[in-house]
Amino acid sequence: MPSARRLGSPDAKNRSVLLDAAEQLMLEEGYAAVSARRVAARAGLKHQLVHYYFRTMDDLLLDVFRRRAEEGLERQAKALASDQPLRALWEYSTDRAGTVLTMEFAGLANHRKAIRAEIARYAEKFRAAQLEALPGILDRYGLCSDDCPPVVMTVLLTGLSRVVAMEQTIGISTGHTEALAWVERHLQQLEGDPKSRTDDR
Amino acid sequence: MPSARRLGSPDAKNRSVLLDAAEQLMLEEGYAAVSARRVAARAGLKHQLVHYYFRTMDDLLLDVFRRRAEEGLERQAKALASDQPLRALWEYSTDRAGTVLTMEFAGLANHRKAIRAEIARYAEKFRAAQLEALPGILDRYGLCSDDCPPVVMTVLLTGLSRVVAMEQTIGISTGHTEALAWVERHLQQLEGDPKSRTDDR
DNA sequence: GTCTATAATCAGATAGAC
DNA sequence: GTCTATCTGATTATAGAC
Repeated sequence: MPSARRLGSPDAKNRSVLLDAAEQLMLEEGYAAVSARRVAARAGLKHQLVHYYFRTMDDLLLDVFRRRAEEGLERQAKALASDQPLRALWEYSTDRAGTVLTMEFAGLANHRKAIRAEIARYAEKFRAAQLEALPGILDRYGLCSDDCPPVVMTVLLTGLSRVVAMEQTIGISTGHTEALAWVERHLQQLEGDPKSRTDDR
Repeated sequence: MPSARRLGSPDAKNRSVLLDAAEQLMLEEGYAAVSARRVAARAGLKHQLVHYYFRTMDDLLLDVFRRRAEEGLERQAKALASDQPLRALWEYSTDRAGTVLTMEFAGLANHRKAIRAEIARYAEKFRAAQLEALPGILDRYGLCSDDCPPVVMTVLLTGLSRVVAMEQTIGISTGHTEALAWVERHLQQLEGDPKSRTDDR
């Protein structure tokens, strides 16, 4: 077992520079473009440093994912705890960059087992957090919702935000404005007009 | 311009054998696994034949996509013309292999312009066909649907089927049975129990 | 921490014989 | 149509000098 090899410390500056470069590359050109050489080039570093900080490329990809996911969990929690929770959750869910990255990782998961498990783990975390908060919120709005329980709503709106984000990046547009307006109508009805700009990123 | 090179005829047997192999590979291991060598190996042929029948790998990928898309358009048209059109459309939309391939191509489209345009073109075709048929169908069922117009329904259900298919392949399951049951409840209410097995593929 | 150098694979694509 | 052979370039990863 060759794990005696050296590894850079987790809080080194260049480490996060490489993570940034990998994430950006993934966003713009897809996971297939994330090679050690291209990541390093974008970060202005030598490609060997990638292997110094991350033993394998899978390790790098996993760290990019985890960093995003942890930040996302916090953002989602803050949204759910805000005074317009549904609107805030929707705004978070429709974040373009976040959704595109999620889809890219989902594609990656199709053929890399190590990554698949981690993605599934976090995805369930996201959904569980939503399901813990939603019933209380909907109750407060007087939605007993026998027809469409919270868990269905969650899956439905996840799908909607994903498909719109995905289609936007490809160049498909039919029905998007109508679908977004439909959501907005319901948000408006439940929580009124948007009160604050929650773009604190 | 070196386009003087030879190319195999479009209806040769080995050509479709290669298309089959590429599609299968894409389904099982993702588009990144579709290399000339791996496709050929799976087809029991030499990798040079890939370049004989398809000048470039993009050409191969595009042909895989077009073949699937054309078949899909026919299947969707047949579904929309059946006596339980909504149920048939839903069954078609939730076809696991079809959805996974669609997502794989969508990922591919993120970083290959030539493929992106073709995918967008076909996606709009699919949606347009749905939008031509849906209003009549919903009218017949007495759904004036001021709240949720057909185009919104289309986008919403596309998103739902995609997210469920994607999450199933990764191993996420929370909310799936509930969401599918929710759709089934509405289908049941509008079109009653499933009449025929429409699995003629 | 960062470098040079290198090993071992795999990729796409073409030329030309048969 | 299918083959052998080959060119060219990219990839991951490691060893070891500085």
